[in-house]
Amino acid sequence: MSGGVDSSVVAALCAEAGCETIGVTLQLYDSGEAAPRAGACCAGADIRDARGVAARLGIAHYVLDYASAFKAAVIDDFADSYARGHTPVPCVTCNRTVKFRDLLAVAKDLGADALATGHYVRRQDGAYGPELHRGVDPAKDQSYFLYATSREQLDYLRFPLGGLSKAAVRRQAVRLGLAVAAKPDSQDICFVPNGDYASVVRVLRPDAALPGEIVDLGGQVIGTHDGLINFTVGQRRGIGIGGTAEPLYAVRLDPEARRLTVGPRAALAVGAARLDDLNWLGDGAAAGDVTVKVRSMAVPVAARLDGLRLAFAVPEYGVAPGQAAVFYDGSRVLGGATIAATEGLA
RNA sequence: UGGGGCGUCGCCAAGUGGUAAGGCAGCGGCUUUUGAUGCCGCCAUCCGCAGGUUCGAAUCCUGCCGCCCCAG
Repeated sequence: MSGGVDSSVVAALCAEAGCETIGVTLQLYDSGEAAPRAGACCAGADIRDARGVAARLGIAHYVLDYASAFKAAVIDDFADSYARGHTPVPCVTCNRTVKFRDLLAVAKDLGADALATGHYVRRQDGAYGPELHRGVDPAKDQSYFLYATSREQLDYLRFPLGGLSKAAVRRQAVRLGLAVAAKPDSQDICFVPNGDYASVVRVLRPDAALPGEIVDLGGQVIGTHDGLINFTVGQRRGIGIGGTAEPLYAVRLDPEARRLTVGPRAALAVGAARLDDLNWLGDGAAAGDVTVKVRSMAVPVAARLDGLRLAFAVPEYGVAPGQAAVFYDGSRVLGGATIAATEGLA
């Protein structure tokens, strides 16, 4: 229970259904003196909110200190990824480690039959075991962040909100009399209280925040940047170089040389991606035609998976190493992987 | 210090008498459990400076300043 609307509704629905419900809240970082802000979670005031909801429901509630585990599993990885010139997806890391490994273990220790979360995804029983599907509310679907869930984990998980829209969840919250019914949606990276993620990376990996040169596709120096951590492949804003007919986009990040290569949108075209840490949830072998999302909000596009190589049917733009490539067959999640590198057009 | 050209928002650049296009950059916002993309909005009372002509000029005239090119 994060203290937000979604997990609160999940707890309430479980209790209402007559299940013996135990609320668990993970304190993921120490809010310290940081001012509370809308859209945050997992610390301070949100923990109080979670406690309040549990009390209202009359269910048991545990707050577990996972700050050091979260730091080791998520925040350090986040900073390291940036230091390598990649663009991490911390929510994927968090789900795969702290939530679906550690929290899930806690649930089993408590003797629970299942772990229910407020994620907007669906778990369906298929011919070969549980399948992971997108949430029905396309605006809230969180399958992109959960592709790394294993079949074993899926077997134990329940996602009561996957079939609901956000609006419906809020109506449930009102019906159930939850004080958090009108809390704003969380967004941004939860462990970056003021929205300035670069400051977090800067502390952990100072080298990534060092200034460097900006070069064009021909290698000519055309400007300077204030740290590679401020950029991701495909990014347009923030480069600060004007006077060109076409906008410039970040094309490549080279952490060793602290160099940022920029070019017109056409230079972003990528024919294929090389993958790492592939998780497959499909029925057969991890290969074949899929649709794939290369960015959380991206539209799924056609591609062919062949081992750890993903070839796009049509050139894809703004593919950033470190982001996830998530494979779909309709609403079903077939799996996903981390983008390790990209291949330009031949 | 002869000749020619130019000087319009941070950058590029329209506009040659009728009261400052557009692009890039920037800023703000929408969207978003990753600060990508995208989309929307804002962004020169003023056109190197000073005078003059005119009902009216960035656009015409004069002078000055600055830069560029060709000749020295």
